[in-house]
Amino acid sequence: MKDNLLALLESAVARLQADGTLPGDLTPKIQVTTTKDASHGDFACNLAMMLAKPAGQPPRAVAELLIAALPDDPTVNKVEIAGPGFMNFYMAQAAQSEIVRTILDLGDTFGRSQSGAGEKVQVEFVSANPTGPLHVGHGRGAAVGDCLCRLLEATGWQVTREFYYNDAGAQIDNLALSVQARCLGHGPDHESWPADGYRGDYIKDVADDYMAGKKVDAADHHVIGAADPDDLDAIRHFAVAYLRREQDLDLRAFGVVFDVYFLESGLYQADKVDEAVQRLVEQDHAYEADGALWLRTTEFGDDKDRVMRKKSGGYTYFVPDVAYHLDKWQRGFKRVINEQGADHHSTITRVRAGLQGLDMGIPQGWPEYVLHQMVTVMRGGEEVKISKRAGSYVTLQDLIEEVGRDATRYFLAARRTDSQLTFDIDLARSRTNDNPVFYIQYAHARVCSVMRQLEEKNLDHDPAQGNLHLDRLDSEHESRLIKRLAQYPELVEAAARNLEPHNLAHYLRELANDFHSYYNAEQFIVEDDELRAARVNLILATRQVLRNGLDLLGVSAPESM
RNA sequence: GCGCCCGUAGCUCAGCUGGAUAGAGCGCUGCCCUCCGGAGGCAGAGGUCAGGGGUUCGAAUCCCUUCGGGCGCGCCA
Repeated sequence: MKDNLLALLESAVARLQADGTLPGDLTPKIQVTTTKDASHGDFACNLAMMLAKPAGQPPRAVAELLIAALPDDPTVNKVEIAGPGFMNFYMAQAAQSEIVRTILDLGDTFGRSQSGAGEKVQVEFVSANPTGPLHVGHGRGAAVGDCLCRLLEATGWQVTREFYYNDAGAQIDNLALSVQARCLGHGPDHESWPADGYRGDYIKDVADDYMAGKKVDAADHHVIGAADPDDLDAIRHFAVAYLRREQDLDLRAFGVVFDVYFLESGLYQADKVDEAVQRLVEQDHAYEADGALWLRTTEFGDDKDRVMRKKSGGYTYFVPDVAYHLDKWQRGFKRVINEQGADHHSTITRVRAGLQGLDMGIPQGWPEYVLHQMVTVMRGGEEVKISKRAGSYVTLQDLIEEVGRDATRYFLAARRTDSQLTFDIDLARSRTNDNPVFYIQYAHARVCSVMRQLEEKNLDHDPAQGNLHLDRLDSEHESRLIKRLAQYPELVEAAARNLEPHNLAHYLRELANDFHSYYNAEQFIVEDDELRAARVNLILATRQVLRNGLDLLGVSAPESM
């Protein structure tokens, strides 16, 4: 509907330009918005106000000219000029009927588009190091990242989900030492405990399995415990595999699956890090000072230069990151999105600077970043900080066990990523309309329940017959609901384009609200066969959109609750 | 001190990239089941959009500034 109006307005502008009423060199960005208030019609356009100045006429006069130049269209009932110069469009009943018909027709594909044109995009998210269980912050990353992927897929992109982790650095050495200490029966308070050792109880679980010679099957690791407390190398391999497996189990329970696991050690094995550094030196973006090798990141907007190779010889953390992103580029991803916690935002400048310094034609703003702010968890009005297992933070597993996958995913994805998130466990667990997840799922289950009622009453529903009588859907609740359904495709499009999954969550709440209102106001199973068929088609269309939207969030759509 | 993010109803948050009288949910007050699931619906009260400037037909939205809060500012990762 909206697209059609845009086309009509474009041709009106063209017509006025042709006869000289409007300057010919204008290419106005025409905006059509759905109205908040039914007294403003179905759609509103502010074009006349934008053209007032170049046209040299008051907005309302321009609006009159535009309306006169508008081609006839059967879906438009009337156009009014209102307020300072808005053009309000009232749509014909036929346009509304068409929406219901289209939704039922397209089913699962309603709301999907091809705007990504099958282009490749890689989304890297979670990327936790295998040194412990995933915590709430990773959970937010997983929920947001996966929802982004689903949105991109729904809009025609070919998505690769990637998980990057460090399996060889100082943190991993520390992990191995911690497990070793546990193998020897030492706890965190023992005098020989490593200085910055991982103190959580899970380290003991790793040690026990290692000593028992158990087998670990992770997505990209298969290891048997060597049971030798002196073999630090074997301990390291086992611990990494063990914790990767734990993370995979958490992610699977969360409904998130990755296509690629990328190991930092692979970069070193293939000399990718040295090659990248070499290239930066050759391109004259690096220099030696104080016994270290520096990258001139100030050339690319950083406030000071950064060390690449330390005096002691090793690379600083962002150097392999540059090599890693070069590898992504070389794999042919013209578009890469990194979803990360905002606490790492300072790396963005460095990684991009490194990539620019390579001078290999990588665009300045590449890769894109989506950063999420911190999560705090509340229970009983108090902040929850400790998990027994992990020691120092609330784990994703804790949340999934306590409130379930659906609520966890919804709550973690339902907020703008750039504001801090308070996860209220009591709210997420509640089964009333305080809780948007259950409210939305309940709307879906309610439609299913009506369908069951129809069957019990031996009233066969024929969608084709319903489609013939959609013009009977003329109540206020019905047109409101239909208008909401019509917004879904552009909402998905915008959420994907702006990388803002939370919009989807809010939309679904509003859709459910419209449905529940309708449910209370009108009876669907009525005597009148034609009216009944039409109304059932409308609630089936509603169910379809609820289902499609929940699927993009990775939340289930239960038939009964 | 510098950089990034945030500040909207008592609370938790939206606000479609500058539009009409700033919206939801919770909480509060009062209503609605001879009816498809009351796990629901309707109505009311509640606002200096943190404060102050600016940009223009028009600002919660863009710019400047002040004040609050979070996160970063290492030859740690």
